[in-house]
Amino acid sequence: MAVPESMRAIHTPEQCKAHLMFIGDALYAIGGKWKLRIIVALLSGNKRFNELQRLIGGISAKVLSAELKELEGNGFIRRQVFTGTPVTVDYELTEYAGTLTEVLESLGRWGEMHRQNVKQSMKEQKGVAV
Amino acid sequence: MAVPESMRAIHTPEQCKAHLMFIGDALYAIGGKWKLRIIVALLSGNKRFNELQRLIGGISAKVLSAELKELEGNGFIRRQVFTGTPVTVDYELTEYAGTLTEVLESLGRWGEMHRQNVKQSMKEQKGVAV
DNA sequence: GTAACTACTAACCTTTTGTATAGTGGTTAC
DNA sequence: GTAACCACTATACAAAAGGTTAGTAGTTAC
Repeated sequence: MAVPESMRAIHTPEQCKAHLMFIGDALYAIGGKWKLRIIVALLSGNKRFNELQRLIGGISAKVLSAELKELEGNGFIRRQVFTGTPVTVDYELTEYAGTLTEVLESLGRWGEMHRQNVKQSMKEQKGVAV
Repeated sequence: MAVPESMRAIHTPEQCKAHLMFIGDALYAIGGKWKLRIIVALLSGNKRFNELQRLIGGISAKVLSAELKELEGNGFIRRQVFTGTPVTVDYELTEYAGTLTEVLESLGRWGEMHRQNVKQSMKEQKGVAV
């Protein structure tokens, strides 16, 4: 048995189908390369367009613009325009984005652990002959 | 303040960059449309290729095959061949896949809540004139 | 004898995603 | 006076992801 019993026990065939459906729903809303990163970037405070682009890194203006519109449409972020010279726009998380706290934390923790693991196995590959 | 303080408080600029990196690492390993679904499908027990394809739904043989190879290469699943007529192959989760329990549970819970929310707002749209 | 099952793979095509470059129109810094 | 910043948008193109169809080689069920 490769997987802990606690993990397997919750999965009758019906629960499995339900779980698959829910995971599918979640991925539909927040899947893709950028949506979660944008939300994480906004956790440390509201940001302007160019600030976001610099902080996230590797995202083009076109894609960032499209993702922000989608996130706004789905109620995860709010767009605020400040009239002035120059006009500035900032993006802030909504309360609904707050429901993602648990997901972001568990995914972040897992990513951290995974990074350690990858680093470790790279060390071992160097030390031991293949 | 749109987001709960508890969520925001952990994010100094450095923590934000680290969190972004970890989320990036996680998405690199288990991002995409299918990887998490395949893992969820295997939680209820080992499955053969065609069983997986039917259970997950909407995935082509080509893509399933490619994803299974990647998941095997990254240590999330194990491929077992049973010689016989016909030869059957089954896939099982490894212990490493077990480290995703928390992620899968929080994502599943969020997806369930999100589905309720979407259903609710669709009801409201029907009831109230636009 | 033909249809369905086993686990895929090859070839080709479409869709999605992303990049690069240039441009808007005005303001500020050197 | 020219370069940089603001927040994008348009256009054109490239790359990645995913879908469709057909086929392998053998076995079982009707």
